[in-house]
Amino acid sequence: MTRISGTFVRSLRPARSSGGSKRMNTWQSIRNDVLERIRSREWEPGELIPTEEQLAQEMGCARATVNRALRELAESGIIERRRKVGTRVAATASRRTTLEMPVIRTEVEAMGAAYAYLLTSFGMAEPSPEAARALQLDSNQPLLLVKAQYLADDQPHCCEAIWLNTAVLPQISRDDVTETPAHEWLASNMPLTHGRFAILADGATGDCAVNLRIPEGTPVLTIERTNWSNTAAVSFSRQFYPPQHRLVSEE
Amino acid sequence: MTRISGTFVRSLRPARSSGGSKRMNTWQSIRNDVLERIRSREWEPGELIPTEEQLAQEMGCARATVNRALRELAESGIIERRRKVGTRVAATASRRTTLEMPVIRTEVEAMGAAYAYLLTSFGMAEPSPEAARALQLDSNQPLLLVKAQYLADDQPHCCEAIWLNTAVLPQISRDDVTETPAHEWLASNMPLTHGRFAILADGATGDCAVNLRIPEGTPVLTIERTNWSNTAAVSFSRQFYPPQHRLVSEE
DNA sequence: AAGTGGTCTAGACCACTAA
DNA sequence: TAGTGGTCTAGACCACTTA
Repeated sequence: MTRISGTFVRSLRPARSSGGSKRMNTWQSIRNDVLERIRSREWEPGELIPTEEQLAQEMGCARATVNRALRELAESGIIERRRKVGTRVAATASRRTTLEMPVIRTEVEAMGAAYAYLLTSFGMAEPSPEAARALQLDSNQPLLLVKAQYLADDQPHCCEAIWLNTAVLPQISRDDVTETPAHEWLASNMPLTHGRFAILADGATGDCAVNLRIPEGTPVLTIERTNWSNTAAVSFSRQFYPPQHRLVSEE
Repeated sequence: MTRISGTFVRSLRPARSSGGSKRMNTWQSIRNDVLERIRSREWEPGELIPTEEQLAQEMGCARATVNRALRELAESGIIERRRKVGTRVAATASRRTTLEMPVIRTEVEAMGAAYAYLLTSFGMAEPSPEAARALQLDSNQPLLLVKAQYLADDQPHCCEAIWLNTAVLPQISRDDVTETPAHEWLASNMPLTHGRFAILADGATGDCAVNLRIPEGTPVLTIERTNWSNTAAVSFSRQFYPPQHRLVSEE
């Protein structure tokens, strides 16, 4: 490295206008290069690929840039990385995708419809077996059960049931969930550290069928959500959407 | 900065064993710090937070570290970033979660069940309206329609229909999809650049009900997938899962 | 003990965009 | 045109894991 009057002259980024054949080394280009080598089976599933150091040298860029590219691929589940061992092409073509879980108010308003939230039930109740299992609590310890529905232009858009573990929560009153969903109250009153989603198809039953104004047994898209605050189970909820509702992800 | 015998002595990482009160500045700790300030409403939804430069100075770390922390938060949808403008707390509490979309073989074998793939139909057909719309093609241009089902211990686990745009695909024969799913053939024969998932609940109909051995109208979890290779529409598929099947994501 | 990925730093330039 | 995020670099140290 050459030093001039107290500062560095580092190897400059390749000039774009110099008409040369130097190629850009963005992390995206490196990611694409790696992806193409995987697709073409130059590197096969389960196989170790070169180390970051080797790739950086080969591609003429910094190791950090290779790291950035490979990190993205690892987050997509395309490669698997372990210290000391190296980086492998994932053995199975499993893929991850990111799903938008919107707040229902936003979702409804994005449709250009009038949003309304309606509390339909509030009180202590023994948890359902699913709720107890999800929260890892005894099924005879009563929890706060809040039921509500969401309307879009007065048509049922979604209904939900949420069990709240009052043992670990600040005082919550009916007023707190009369105007705004329990999830919003939770988000600003508990530091939620992690959670779990499950998505399934189920037939509408009981309150769900009534609130959504659909016959019993109609397919409903069901989203279960469990929230934790460190080691404390905080809440378990089920939201039900009538047919035609889609969860969408681009990638 | 002090220079000694041709090299730098930079400000060293805080020593852990020096008994001092210096705290570590990992990107995770900065992310958590920012998260806590958002949760506590120190920074409210819609509000601009300090610039990377300011945060780096305040927290005593490099801007790149702040950038890494904020990038993660932006990817989760918690904050929104725009050049020249700055970083805002997301106005809506919308959340993103990453979903595992496993290859079915892996999924079945993880259950400890015997996996089997069965081709049930192969031939040119006019696309359904949904398929034509998803692929942005004329509905009178015939596409290759491949139907298949997956078994776990000889019980139906999932069935699928996939439309392939032969106009942009290499030659594909029945043999290519007799033993292995069309998706696997696609993955190694086309450079897929982007795609789209939709998840919904629907009632089983026709072939789907027959193949899954369930009554018509039974709720089935439906996963639609559209694949693109640059600007070319490549495939549209629908996979159907019987009730009780769950898509799960941890976060 | 040694190899590999994970991360931090200081500095630089670039890209986008509101004013 | 100026301000902010996006990225690249060279170097360093750390963390985890296998040998």
